[in-house]
Amino acid sequence: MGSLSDLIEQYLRDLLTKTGSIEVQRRQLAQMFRCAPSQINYVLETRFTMEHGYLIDSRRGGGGFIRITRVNWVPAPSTLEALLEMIGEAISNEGMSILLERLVQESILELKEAILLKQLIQQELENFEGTEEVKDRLRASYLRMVLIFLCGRGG
Amino acid sequence: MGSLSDLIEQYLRDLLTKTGSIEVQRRQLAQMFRCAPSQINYVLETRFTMEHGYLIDSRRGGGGFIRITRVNWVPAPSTLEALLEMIGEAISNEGMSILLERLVQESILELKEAILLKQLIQQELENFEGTEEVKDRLRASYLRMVLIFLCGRGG
DNA sequence: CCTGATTTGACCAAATTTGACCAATAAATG
DNA sequence: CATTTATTGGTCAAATTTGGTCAAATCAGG
Repeated sequence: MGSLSDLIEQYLRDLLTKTGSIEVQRRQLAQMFRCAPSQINYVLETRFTMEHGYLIDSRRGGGGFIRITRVNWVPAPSTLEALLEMIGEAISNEGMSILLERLVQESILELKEAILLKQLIQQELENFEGTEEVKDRLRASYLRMVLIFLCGRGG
Repeated sequence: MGSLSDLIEQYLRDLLTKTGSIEVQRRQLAQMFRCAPSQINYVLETRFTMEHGYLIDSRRGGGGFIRITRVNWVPAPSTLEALLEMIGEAISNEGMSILLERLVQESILELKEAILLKQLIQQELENFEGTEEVKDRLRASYLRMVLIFLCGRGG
């Protein structure tokens, strides 16, 4: 976790775990971390998207703010349906990375497992000929298969 | 023995014995050993592959890093190789059943897990259009992916 | 000398950081 | 109420900072 963006991400994440929804000021945050205000936007765009499970909402002018809301995500064993929904019919490689990261944060997977899984799926897909669209569907299929299996065996 | 690559390998190995997972910077490492950055990649590609029991994972840009994670394969690597051999490039549905039964007998899988796995793979394959030959290769791919994953996560 | 392993370097790709310019909203002013 | 000014946040592209790839050059053992 070396970059400034990582630090800002961590700061926001900490606030969010306590409250579920926060309002921050871009200017103030930028001052606090001694960076350009637009870097705050960069952090939000790369780490707090809908795929990551967050909603962004803001207002300009005096008393302006940026609100980050954690979208409902229940990490219970009964998340099988939520999991399937997140995977969907097809998923990009980046989408898979984000999903796996999220599962790590929710303690559903260990980091080591997520890395291994990602690598194995990428490896299998590399050996497959086909359009990106087909690969995206295959990727979703692999994820469904292995994640449901892990849920089904209770671990 | 005694090449620079061997030295770098030893350095990384030492770090890994302590922690099981490390993050290094390619640039810094290259400076430390006074070599071209790409030599770091060479060391990783020739000495820290998955077969060697390591996972490589990296990020570019500011604060970038290379992460090396150690994997403890639960059946010995030799057993794993045999497993891959049994799966092969392609495998029929019957072949899969036989293989899974065998893994149960060898206590690598529990019966419950084998049944679930079989069902899930069959289910995913049903949703795919293609020749039997393609399905056989896909089946092998699913099996490879999930079985290696299970071996790598430690049980 | 040949062959495979190693070393080096030129060129590529991705993630981050910064800054100039734009847009919206609130507060102050006439 | 209308206009102006101050205060925020938004966008986008260039500069910077990493790591990746690939092939030529070099080295070491047979």
